[in-house]
Amino acid sequence: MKTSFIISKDESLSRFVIIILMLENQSSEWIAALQKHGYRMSAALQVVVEVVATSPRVLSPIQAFDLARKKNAKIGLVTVYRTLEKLEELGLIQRVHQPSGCQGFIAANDGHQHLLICENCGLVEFFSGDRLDGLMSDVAGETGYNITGHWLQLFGLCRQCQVEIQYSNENQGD
Amino acid sequence: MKTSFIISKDESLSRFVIIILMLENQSSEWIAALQKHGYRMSAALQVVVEVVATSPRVLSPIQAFDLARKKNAKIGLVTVYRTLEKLEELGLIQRVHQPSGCQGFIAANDGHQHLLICENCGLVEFFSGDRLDGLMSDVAGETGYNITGHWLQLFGLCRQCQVEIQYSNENQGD
DNA sequence: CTCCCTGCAAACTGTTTGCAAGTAC
DNA sequence: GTACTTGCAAACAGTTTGCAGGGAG
Repeated sequence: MKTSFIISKDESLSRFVIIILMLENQSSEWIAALQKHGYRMSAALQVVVEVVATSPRVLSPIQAFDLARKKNAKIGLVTVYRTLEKLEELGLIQRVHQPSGCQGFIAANDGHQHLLICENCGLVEFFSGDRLDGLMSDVAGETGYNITGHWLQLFGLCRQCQVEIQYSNENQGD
Repeated sequence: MKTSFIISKDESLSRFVIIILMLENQSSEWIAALQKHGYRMSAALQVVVEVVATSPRVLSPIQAFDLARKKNAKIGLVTVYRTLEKLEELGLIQRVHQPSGCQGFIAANDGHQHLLICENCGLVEFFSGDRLDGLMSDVAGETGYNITGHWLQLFGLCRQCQVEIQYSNENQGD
């Protein structure tokens, strides 16, 4: 991992290095967790884990497969499915439900967090502090339900997609 | 529709009659809406609409098919799919996403409403007043996203399923 | 050296499409 | 009578399973 030797005084570059290290770290943690649970380590598994662990965007199995193929041409789609299954079993990834479909996965964040998803590119931000307790107890009282969980997700456009869409509208006059 | 002639002074019975009328009414409204949009009326369509319009529970296509078959043995699964497509197009039903799968549909309620779903039987209650505006503008400010929509769903056990599950636990000592 | 993991092929499930016959308008 | 709708069968897409060979431990 040569990136860990890069030393820079340029602020933007050092921030970049920190991000790289963080993502590499997440991959190794996942690999360690898989080994701890008795799974053997292979090149295929490693590549898929790296792709999924470092993606800031929601990935469908087929998207993960395509990205993994760019790094290692011999990977099969079945291996991607089996790896996603293992990662989900260990709680390292979570399935993402969207109006456009429910095949996506994203690295799971610790604690009870909600998702903000870019409808255009799938970029995900996590947030917490939903302040729903009052609402939930009101609804429980009114309906008699025993409420055991909730889903909260926000949808929108990330900064970059706002710019890109505005630009393409200006240039195509649509 | 003979139920519309029932007159009762028993409070619980008259409440029951009102419910029946409301559900029948919803079916006719849907049929009227479909005709207004140029769709022809057939026995098959009518049965599927009735099943979906009157169900207080989330129905998957295959569940709707089974219920429709009980009323009319000649219905095909393809017709159920095509009818659901029409109803969704007109905004009369909405797709329901659950941890257990995303094939379900429920009659759509007017206005911006959220769902409370029984994880055991699929019974749905609607509620509104999510008080999320503050959270959404906070998150928008922190992330730079242009937030355009949100999903909020609560999961739990309805009154009846709580009783049933408690009963079965007591009797099976699990 | 053992047994798990991979990749291929095939099976499977849920959904959509093509088409001939039936039916609403 | 015209043209939309239906139900069957087949096609399709996404996912899972069976199995023989290769590789991790």
